[in-house]
Amino acid sequence: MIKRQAHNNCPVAAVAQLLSDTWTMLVIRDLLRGPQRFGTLCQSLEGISTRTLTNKLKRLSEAGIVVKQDSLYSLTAQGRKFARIIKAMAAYGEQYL
Amino acid sequence: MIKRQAHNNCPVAAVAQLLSDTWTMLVIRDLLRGPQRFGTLCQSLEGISTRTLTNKLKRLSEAGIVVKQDSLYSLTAQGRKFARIIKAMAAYGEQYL
DNA sequence: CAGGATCCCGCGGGATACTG
DNA sequence: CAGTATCCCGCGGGATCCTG
Repeated sequence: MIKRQAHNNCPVAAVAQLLSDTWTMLVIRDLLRGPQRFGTLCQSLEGISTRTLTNKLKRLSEAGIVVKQDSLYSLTAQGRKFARIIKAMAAYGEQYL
Repeated sequence: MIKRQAHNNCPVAAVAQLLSDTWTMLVIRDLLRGPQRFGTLCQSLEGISTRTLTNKLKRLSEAGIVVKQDSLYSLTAQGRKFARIIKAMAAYGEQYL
């Protein structure tokens, strides 16, 4: 379970901390398409190593964002709420980057 | 100017790449309050080093998100569009973290 | 196919001291 | 006050090989 450590309970900081690496956000993006197997994710996330993917999925599971069932990873209800963030990012990226 | 390198033109990946570090998002969050001086930012971003803050501001300037004028950093019009992302993050963080 | 185990490298980033 | 310059450490993360 993620802790709000630094930055005194700022919710933005809490999310920032969760997303402050190269891959986490992209894993969520791909899981928004639906449940995925490890290997499928590994392909759609071109360039990620198995080691890293394992770590990200583990961390997201601990955060209550992802669940695994029968070799299939999906977003929890909570995780699906990430769609708003991803969409905002997509909109920004499309317009400016 | 940020490049869409890996992950074939995915706008989410582009933004993710911009935000994939500990501080960038928080710098933007603080600048959404209005123009700030270096020292002020350094305080509100508790724990950041001057070295790091310099780097983040430089990178955000190059990305067209921040401008400096008379020792005052502000968001560009483009940068202010980040508010949507930050708000989505804040909403998520408040609810789940 | 789904990962765990090792090895190793780069760089994000803190601490500290210094300059215009 | 607004940075710049060094030095240095940790860890994110790739490559490769191994296992159930």
